[in-house]
Amino acid sequence: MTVDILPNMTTDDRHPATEDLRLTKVLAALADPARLATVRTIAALGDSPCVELRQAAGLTITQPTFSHHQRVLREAGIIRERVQGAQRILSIRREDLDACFPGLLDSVLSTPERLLSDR
Amino acid sequence: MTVDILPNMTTDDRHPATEDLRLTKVLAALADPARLATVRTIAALGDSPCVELRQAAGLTITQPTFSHHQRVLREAGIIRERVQGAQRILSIRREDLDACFPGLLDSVLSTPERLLSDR
DNA sequence: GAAGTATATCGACAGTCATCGATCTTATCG
DNA sequence: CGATAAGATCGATGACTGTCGATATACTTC
Repeated sequence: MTVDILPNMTTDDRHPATEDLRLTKVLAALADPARLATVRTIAALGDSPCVELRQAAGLTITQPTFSHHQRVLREAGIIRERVQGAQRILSIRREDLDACFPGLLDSVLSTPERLLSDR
Repeated sequence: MTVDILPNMTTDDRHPATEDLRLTKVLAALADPARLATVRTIAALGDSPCVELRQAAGLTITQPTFSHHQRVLREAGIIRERVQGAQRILSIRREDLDACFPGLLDSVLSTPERLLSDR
């Protein structure tokens, strides 16, 4: 008798399963300027390592702070991390987000930059 | 020489002008369960006074707390208040939101209830 | 294996936020 | 005018959050 083999790649104890995504958590994660900029930068550049993203997104925060934001985005189910050697490649969980909240990601990504700032 | 006459109804010092809406502020306002429920209830019932909304949304918060959330939603540009006798009628600024962030409101309103809770 | 690079974790701290009870304001209705 | 009803405002409080420096972990390269 064998144990379950999960077909869901994203359930690795660090990433929430698709069915566990929650709107309020996703919105809260996207509501921070640094995190929003990070997500939009991944969308613009494609999957990238943290080090590159932090710079490309024009963030003036330190590495531990970026690491914190990365964690919030991951735990909300917005980004996925995959290990590649010594670095983590971040990507957007686009299919999962589109499946749960159709139109939300597109809306957030297509908002012009001048409507972002504040706070 | 005359002074400017603003054609923008929403600029009454309590409601931000359409061009002053900001994505992070809107997302932050929607990220709270009580506020999200309020907005969705307005969408479901149509424009309604606070007293009715607080109950219809199934909120267990006190009146001052509701008043606080109402203020956050108003200052983010999500709802409009109009005075009618002794009460305030709340409505969603749908056209303004759709103009600034196409698809965002629809996405948030059409998310099934089971994907809301948490936190 | 030593040095360097990428990221995570920890503990502290300051600022923000949701919440409440008490009170004030304003309008309606006898 | 007095009573009631709808909201707003104030001040306090506890919880959460963004930020950092210091340190730990893990991989790579020499």
